[in-house]
Amino acid sequence: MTTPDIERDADAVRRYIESLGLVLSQLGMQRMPARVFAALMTTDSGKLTAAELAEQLSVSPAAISGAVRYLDQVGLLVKEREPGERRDHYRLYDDLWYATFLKRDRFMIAWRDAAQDGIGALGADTPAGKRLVEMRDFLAFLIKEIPELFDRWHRERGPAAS
Amino acid sequence: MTTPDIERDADAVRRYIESLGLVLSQLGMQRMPARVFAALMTTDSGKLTAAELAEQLSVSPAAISGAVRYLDQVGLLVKEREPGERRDHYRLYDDLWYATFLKRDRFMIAWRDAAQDGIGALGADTPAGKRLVEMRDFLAFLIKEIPELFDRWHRERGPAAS
DNA sequence: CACTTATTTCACAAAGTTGTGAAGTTAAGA
DNA sequence: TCTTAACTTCACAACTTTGTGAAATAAGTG
Repeated sequence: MTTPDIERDADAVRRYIESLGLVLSQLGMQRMPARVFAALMTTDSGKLTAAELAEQLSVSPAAISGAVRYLDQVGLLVKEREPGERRDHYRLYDDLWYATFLKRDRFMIAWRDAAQDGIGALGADTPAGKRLVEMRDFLAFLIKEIPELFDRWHRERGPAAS
Repeated sequence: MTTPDIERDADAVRRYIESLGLVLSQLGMQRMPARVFAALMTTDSGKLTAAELAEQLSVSPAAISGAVRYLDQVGLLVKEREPGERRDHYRLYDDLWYATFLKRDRFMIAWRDAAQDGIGALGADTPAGKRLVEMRDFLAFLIKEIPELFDRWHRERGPAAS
């Protein structure tokens, strides 16, 4: 068992997990990963086992297996096992937000490359081609700016944080 | 009929529309809106009628109707009709990227508010609460920075653009 | 005002997702 | 090596989403 959470209204927390999960799934994250993420966010220790997640979310272990695999791939979560333990603990990345951005980055690169392909197919001198050039340039701009944005966040947040 | 596109390899263009549509749907846009968006992007005039879209994408007018309603709500497209015309023309917004960002903004505000709710439910002084405070602050930071990022884009892109 | 053409809405069918139970696999402990 | 507990995989069922055809609505024209 993990360290218990500080005393709290269990029912209110459960409702909150669902509402956060809902918002995240509206943002494009799949439902189950969103709920797992929400459950981990609201746990004091920041880590839970598959069994704990399954119980808290009232789903089968199979569903947890799929969700954590996704969150792991996307880089939002790590799988940990203490030596001599049989169960994995799933933990949110400490520097959560960096991971989120790395993921966005991958998508944007795919999008920019798709724009580039279109310029090849249509010719940069046609009206449609020019529109694609603008799309590509904007995406390239974002890909360049996002790391700087992240630096600014770390600076602005200052020494107060971990 | 709309002004015809500059001579091009029709088949290559059609394949490209599908590939761009695929990338966008992987980015979270629904399939049909993604394909309509791609078709408009690759058209010289930047506008098409519902019938033209239906033909080019090989789908029924009903599907177009749903897709353009979505794109309109999201602010990616305008519906236009010339005086004395019977058919609508759907046109991409000139300042496409601004629209995209406005939409993201809405989602981020929802996310930040969800974080705020969680702080209320868990208490800002618990470990879980602190994690939510960080999430809220980061989102607030983004919501503040994004308009500035957009200004920077317009400046950097300079006088070369429309 | 009637006719014609374009668009939207609706109920339904097809397709795709998502979660389940059960079987299979891996690894710890004796 | 054998036993047992945890995790993963797979086929399937429930559910959602998405696009279709047909009917209804709206708009232009004679």
